[in-house]
Amino acid sequence: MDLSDLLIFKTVAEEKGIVKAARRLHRVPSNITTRIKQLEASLGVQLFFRDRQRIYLSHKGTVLLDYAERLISLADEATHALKDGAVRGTLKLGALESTSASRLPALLSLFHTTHPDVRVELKTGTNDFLAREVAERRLDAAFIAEALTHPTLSHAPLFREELILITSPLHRRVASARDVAGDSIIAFPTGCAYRRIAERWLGNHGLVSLRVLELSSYHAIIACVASGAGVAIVPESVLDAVRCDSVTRHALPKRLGRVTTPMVWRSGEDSAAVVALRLLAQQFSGSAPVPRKS
Amino acid sequence: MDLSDLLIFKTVAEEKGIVKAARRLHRVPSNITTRIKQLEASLGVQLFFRDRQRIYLSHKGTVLLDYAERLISLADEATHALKDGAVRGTLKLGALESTSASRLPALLSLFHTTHPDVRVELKTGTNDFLAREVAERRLDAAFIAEALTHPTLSHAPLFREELILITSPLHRRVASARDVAGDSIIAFPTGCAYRRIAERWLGNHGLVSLRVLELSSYHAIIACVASGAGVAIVPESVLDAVRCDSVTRHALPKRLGRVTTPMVWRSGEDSAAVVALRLLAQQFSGSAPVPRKS
DNA sequence: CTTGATATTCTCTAAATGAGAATAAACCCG
DNA sequence: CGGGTTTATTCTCATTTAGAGAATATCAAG
Repeated sequence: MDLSDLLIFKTVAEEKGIVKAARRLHRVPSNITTRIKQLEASLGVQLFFRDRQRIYLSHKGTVLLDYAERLISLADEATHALKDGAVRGTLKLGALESTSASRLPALLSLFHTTHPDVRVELKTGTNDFLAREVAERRLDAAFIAEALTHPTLSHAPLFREELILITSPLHRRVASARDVAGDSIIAFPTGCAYRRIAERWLGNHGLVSLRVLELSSYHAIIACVASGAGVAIVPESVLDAVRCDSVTRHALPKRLGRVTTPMVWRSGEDSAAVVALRLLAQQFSGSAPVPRKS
Repeated sequence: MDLSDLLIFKTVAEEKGIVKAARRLHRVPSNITTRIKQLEASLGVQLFFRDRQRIYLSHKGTVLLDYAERLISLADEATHALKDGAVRGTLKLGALESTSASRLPALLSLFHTTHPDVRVELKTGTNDFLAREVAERRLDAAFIAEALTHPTLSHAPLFREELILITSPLHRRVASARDVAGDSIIAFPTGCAYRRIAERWLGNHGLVSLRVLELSSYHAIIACVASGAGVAIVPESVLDAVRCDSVTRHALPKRLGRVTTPMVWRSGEDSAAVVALRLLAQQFSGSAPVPRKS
């Protein structure tokens, strides 16, 4: 059973005649006859009754006609879905816990209203995990903190984030890294870029042995910081989104504190959905719409 | 785009490789490569990315994969629907107004529970109209009153009906046709078999000029009879179904009053649905399950 | 460095498709 | 009644297409 067979069958059923169907299909009647007979033979079913140079659809024919119409229109829909430039399908995204909490809700909501035919699946994880997932095609794109130089990945800067140090309100004023020398660092498991920044800052000052408490949720981290269990480095946007006032904010040195977090995707496989998301995100964040190849 | 192309495409996408797909399809890899390339060319879309002897589904590929799965399973469903002997499709039935009111409700309800995949469409009309509709393939079968001898129609006796004459309760006792000589006949428009029986009965007694009032509903006929506007001949089963006691019943001569109403269908085109309906109807009515060719 | 696996290209044979002529039956119309 | 038209069908033939097999290039693994 073949789609072209079904189209021929459907036309014959509609035109109630081989010759008329042949005219409509720009074919020769003998061809139509042959293919109808082949279709009947392959299905083992009589589709038409022949009676005095006329043909009539059999009951099984009406059953097949119903399926034929559905199959043909579904096939048409498929070709159109591929040919028009519309954005469809499912888009597998990754994002940091922090981005998911702060920037993503508004962006994804906007994306969904502009491209309602795209189903978005979101996975959260650490910076390195997400980058690997994109490279190995389990994600289409991800919002991460640091674009590692990977040969197959492209990235574009998106969100300007202000990293700040948060401590318990009882903690002493933090003027330099030395003021948090004795504290535990509360951060995400390995692979978190902000944690690397924290380690770099403290490591620069020779404070090598860091005590790190690993948690997997920003809510938990902030709660622990508020309770005095340690200090953490978080984007200020997250703190604004979470709206938690039980911690004290301290500025970091400009060189470390000002970061621009990018979106990454596989270069060369510019799917319409990823491109649309990127453009929308750049417009949304007000950053320049010029991507940079790593 | 062809169903076999789509099956090949789907297999390649699932197996994530040309060679593995070729093994599963019992084909040779070169064939798979060629047909995938042809499919891409015909759609004008890149379905796979080739990267170092590996292939990866593109985003448009995932869109097509979704359609391919739906198309293939729908085609499978179609072949199975035709191959198994199950009764499906739509069955276009005809019935007299009287049969629709009396015998049909229970029969159609039983039929629907035993064959839930059949959609029944019912058209009512006079005896001759329904017979013509069946002969000209606008109906699949019909329950009528008299099986006219038509070359392409078969019929089987079904319901034993007792025809009775109904009059106003004020009408005098009816012993013979002469007792209704002056009355109007209330009947369906031309083509109604019961009307012909009435005319035969009265015509036999030389009462040629009949006044006939034509109505299209048994409710209307009974109401008119009750009001004394005339007399009518109806199957007793209808009177029982309508449950109207405001008319008086009079027996007809046995030769005219006892009729067996048949079901008719086109011979030679034994669709599963019609056969199933016939068997069920014969079992239901208690008549012999042996059809008679006209 | 060799072995194995992969996708691809090329060539060739076999199969299918579609066109055209011919046929037979039925129908229409004068 | 008879000729012309329409219908589905069959047969033949050329063209197109699909599938097998060998050969090749590239990459990964041992």
